[in-house]
Amino acid sequence: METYLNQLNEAQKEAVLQQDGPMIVIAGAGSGKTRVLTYRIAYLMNQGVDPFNILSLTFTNKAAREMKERIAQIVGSSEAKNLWMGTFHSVFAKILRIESDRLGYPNNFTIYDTQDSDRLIASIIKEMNLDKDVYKYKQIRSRISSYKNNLITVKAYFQNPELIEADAMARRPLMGDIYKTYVDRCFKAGAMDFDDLLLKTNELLTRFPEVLAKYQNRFKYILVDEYQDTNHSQYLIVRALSDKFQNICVVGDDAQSIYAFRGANINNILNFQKDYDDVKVFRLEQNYRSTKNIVNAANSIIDKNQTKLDKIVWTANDEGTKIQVHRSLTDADEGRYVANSIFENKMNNQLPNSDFAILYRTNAQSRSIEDALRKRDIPYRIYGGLSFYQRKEIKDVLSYLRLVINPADEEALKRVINFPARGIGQTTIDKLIVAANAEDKTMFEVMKNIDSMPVNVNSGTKTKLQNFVTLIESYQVMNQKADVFELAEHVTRTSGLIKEFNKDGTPEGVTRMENIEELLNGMKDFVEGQKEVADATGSLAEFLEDVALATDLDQDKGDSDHVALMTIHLAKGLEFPYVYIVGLEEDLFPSAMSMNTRSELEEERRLFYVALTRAEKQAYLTYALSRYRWGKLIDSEPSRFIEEIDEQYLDIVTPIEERRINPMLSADIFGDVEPNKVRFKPAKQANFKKGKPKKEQEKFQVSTPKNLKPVSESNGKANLFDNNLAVGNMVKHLRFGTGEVLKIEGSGADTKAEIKFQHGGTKKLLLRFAKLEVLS
DNA sequence: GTCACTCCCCTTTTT
DNA sequence: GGGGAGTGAC
Repeated sequence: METYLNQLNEAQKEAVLQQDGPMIVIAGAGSGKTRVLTYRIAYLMNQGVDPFNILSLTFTNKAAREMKERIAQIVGSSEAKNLWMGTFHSVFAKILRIESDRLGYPNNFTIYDTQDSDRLIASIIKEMNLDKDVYKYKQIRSRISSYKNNLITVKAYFQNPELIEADAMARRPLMGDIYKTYVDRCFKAGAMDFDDLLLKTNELLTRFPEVLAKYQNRFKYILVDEYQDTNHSQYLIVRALSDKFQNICVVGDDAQSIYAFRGANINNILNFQKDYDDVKVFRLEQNYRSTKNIVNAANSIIDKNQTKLDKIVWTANDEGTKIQVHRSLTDADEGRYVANSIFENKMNNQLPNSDFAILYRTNAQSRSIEDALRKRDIPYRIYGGLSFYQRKEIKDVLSYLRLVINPADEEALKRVINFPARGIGQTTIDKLIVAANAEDKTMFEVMKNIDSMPVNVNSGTKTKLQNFVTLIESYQVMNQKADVFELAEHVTRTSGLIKEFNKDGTPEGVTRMENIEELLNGMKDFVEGQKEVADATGSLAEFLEDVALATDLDQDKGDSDHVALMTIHLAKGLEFPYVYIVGLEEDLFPSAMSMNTRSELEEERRLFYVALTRAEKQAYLTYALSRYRWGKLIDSEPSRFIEEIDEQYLDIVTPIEERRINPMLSADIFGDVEPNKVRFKPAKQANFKKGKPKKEQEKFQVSTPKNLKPVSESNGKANLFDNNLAVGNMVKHLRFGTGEVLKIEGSGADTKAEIKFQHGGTKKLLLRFAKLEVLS
């Protein structure tokens, strides 16, 4: 232990050695907070604290696993085994299974993922005959989610006139009824959604003092990582559990709070010192990860935020190279630049692919990057996006297995009752739902007792329903003695899934089969691996829970050398020698949907801070002047975040070859500049959008050619789509030159024009973004 | 009841 | 440009 302590700096050591009482560790990016957490837990155990009494909540299961391994190296694996470590969701799912009967849930409850919730809500909206354009299921789901995260139960909702009023004002007066139906249906299906795992834990701890006491006594020491990203529901759980011993250690960085959109409350960390008495505060301010250039550049950005704790991040590392800023014409060019740059870096410095990460704001941006990497033969892996377990064929297999564990699971049932097709159509399913609601039974129970149920179906359909029931029941029997792998293998064969995916021989079918094979392999690993875990049973129920709460990052076995592609959100906590942050454009990053308030914009800025501080050696910022979005080409402007970085840390580059391949890019567009380097003039003032139209505050706007009047208007609202652009008009575009309008479609902000350019081919442009001048 | 075609929405981020 | 839901013909 001594040797380990000697590896720490003073601030880190103090945080590790502070054993009892409430404490907060404010840890700057790259300041070794994982190391502090790890050693702190090892130190506690070394001081005689039973690992059974330590609860450590992390942000991903992968982080928990890695930390556990490191602790095991210090104190031995038999000890580390007994630690309670994991995400909020996975730890409390386990506790809820133990205590489920108190809440009226079966212990084999299903965990609904977002898609399950969406489908159920859409189904409810349809059953209620509501207008789906007013009641959009995604909006309803996120509304329900925020109720739950703020502990507003259905009952609390109906007692809160303000909420009811707010929903009525939003033209959704039946919001409360949908909420109630949704909750009832989940309960009947023996299902909890992600938010329920926290909400029900709160309910459990509030309603049953003896349960609270049990877990308070159990978790004598509680550690919470990434505390800045906890929501209200999580906050209350931590408060309740730590109330008796007050041995609570939270670690976080307010500058890296990026999950407000899903209910995270930055005030949890900002107010921690008010929540407990005698809070010890530790600040980890020395960054061990990045160069001086990167640390200072990141500091210069986060300085622009008003809401923050006092903290000065510094580093003793080398100066390093400046951050490269690169402009491209299109998203495809951007991809090529990134791929070329990675290729060159690899060649010049003999680096593995895993030294590189490409980070973006939205998942949709990965495509153009992928294309370029593929052409360059650079191996890559995309994290996030549609995760493995969300793929159709995987969810199909899992749905059969979910039914084995919990036949009440309505969403799983609806998914596979007629897939592969067995002649049970929508009409029949609708009848079953009606009967199930009327008789207060589950759909499965209705099917099972179809003869005594008020369901008007013909005898042929009846037989089909009974056959399906028998099929699932035969799987349940098999589950008594077979392991997860054996059962799943049997299910894929006998359900007809394999036949279904094999029948057409299309490439998609082949991919699906491969995915199913991969799933089966994963199950085999699971069966083998479970023997090493302390509280594991290796059961199907446990497998399904792991799967439901797994993140894409958890999937990574680290067995191949590849460039990592992921959203910035997913990159939190990770580090890479070389980091490319792409798509730094207004409306994309910061996102157009997050620029309405200061706090939204500050969160985007923190997101940018997180992105930049992932880099150890070198960071690259790229943006494109136009990009395909929604299948349409739109013009874009450089992100304000580029200019917010202190200029001394930047190296703004425009490669000469870009201008060669593109005759449209003549000098008069970019102004008179040196052939190889263009220095932008940073705008004088920071610009918040104070209701001003976008076009008025162009910052990096390239110098406008004298003969081309930009479309920006001064009357405060005009954009081109307000003008009378007609088919047949000749127009001039800043880069594509002169062209003829062939077609106009859409309306308002969505108006698009199809234009045949004399040199650039035919393009569809969103008028909202395109800078067009009408010539005739 | 099934299949093929059309239309619409989508893109902010995730446990 | 793509996926999912809805619609209409068989």
